Amino acid sequence: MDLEKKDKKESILLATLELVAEHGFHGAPTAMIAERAGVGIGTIYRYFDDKDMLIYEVHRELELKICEYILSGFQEEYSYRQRFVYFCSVLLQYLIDNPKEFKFMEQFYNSPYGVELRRDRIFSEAPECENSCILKDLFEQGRKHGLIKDVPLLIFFALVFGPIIAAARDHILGFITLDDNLIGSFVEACWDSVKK
Amino acid sequence: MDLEKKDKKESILLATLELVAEHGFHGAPTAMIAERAGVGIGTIYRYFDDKDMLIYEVHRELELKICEYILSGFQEEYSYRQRFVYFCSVLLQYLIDNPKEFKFMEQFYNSPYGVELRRDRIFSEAPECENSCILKDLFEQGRKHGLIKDVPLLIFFALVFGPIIAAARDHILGFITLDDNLIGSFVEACWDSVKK
DNA sequence: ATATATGGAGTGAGCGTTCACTCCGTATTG
DNA sequence: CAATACGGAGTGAACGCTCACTCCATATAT
Repeated sequence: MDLEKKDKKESILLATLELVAEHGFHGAPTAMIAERAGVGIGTIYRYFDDKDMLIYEVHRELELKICEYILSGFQEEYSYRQRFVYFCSVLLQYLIDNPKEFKFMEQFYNSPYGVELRRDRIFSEAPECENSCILKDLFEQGRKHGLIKDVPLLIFFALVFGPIIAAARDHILGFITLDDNLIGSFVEACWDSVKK
Repeated sequence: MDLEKKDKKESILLATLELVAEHGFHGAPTAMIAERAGVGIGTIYRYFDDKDMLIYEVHRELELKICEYILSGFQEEYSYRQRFVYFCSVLLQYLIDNPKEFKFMEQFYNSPYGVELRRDRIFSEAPECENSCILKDLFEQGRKHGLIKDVPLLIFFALVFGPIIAAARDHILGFITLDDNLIGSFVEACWDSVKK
């Protein structure tokens, strides 16, 4: 049935996410993915053309999920600063609450997969729904109203995503503990870096 | 002779740096390293126990080189703020001037090699000379004199290294062009994020 | 009965590493 | 001053292993 089909596909996607997060791309062979998903090796290739496509689909699903999660809590009545702080706090909290998803994303964006995806998006202006799109909106609004520094979009991204990803990584690796208090002052520091 | 010995070893280290930077760890097989270095495959194992040790030695050499470069320009009469800005600017400039070294370092720190090294250093207080040691000194001085925000060391690192690495990557990938002007305002933004 | 879905042994390419061998500069011998 | 023996750096074909992916016998659904 269609339902079972979906179950198998979902199992494979989940197994891939977990194994890549735990051991990296090269520590997640197809045989291991199949075993964790409870399917045969060949079954993977019924649902995905090859391993690359499988990786891309895991990424796409995660991106949608994170984007949806962040947008679900956005309050329109927030001030600009409040929306910025909300975005950073919620993203950081999501990442440390979902370490496997974070680790997969890290692997992805530090590989040719992620680099090519970014290149396409930057140079083709394709506004595919992704969490960076939310931040892009924040950037454009902030620039329009003169609330943030006069820097290019990607510098703004570097100032926001850079620290957030570094902090999330160190928390997940157990190098530091990010509690609500620390997240608060950390995000405040991020705001200081971009505000005019 | 001793000189020729060193030449071979240096050739292997350089070839490894370049190939890992260009194609990643798994795109730099020993056969390719040997070919680029102009030596036989077996010769690699005369100088290095295994591929892991080769990778570690490349990292160690780079770390020393960068550290030395940054320290060479440090002026003691600089104010605290000037020293912070100098550190960030020079580090960023070095990274974009040496894209292969940057890419190798990125690969290294995003792999189990780098994670284990960081873990050892964080939990053993081993003060091996590395560029993060310079920043650690800046952190301690800043905290002592109440010039920077009251955050833990690793949060300070995240606020400084995070944006710098993100910006360097985007420049090297050709997504953005960092000229002196932009580096100036970018580093200024980093300072805003850490200053009290 | 036919069509579709599944599983996993099999395949060949590519990997890190080894080891039997080749030089060739130096030491020893007559 | 030859002639000879030696040691160890240098080499790359070969090895054992793992990988992504294929293919077809079997199971399930219609």
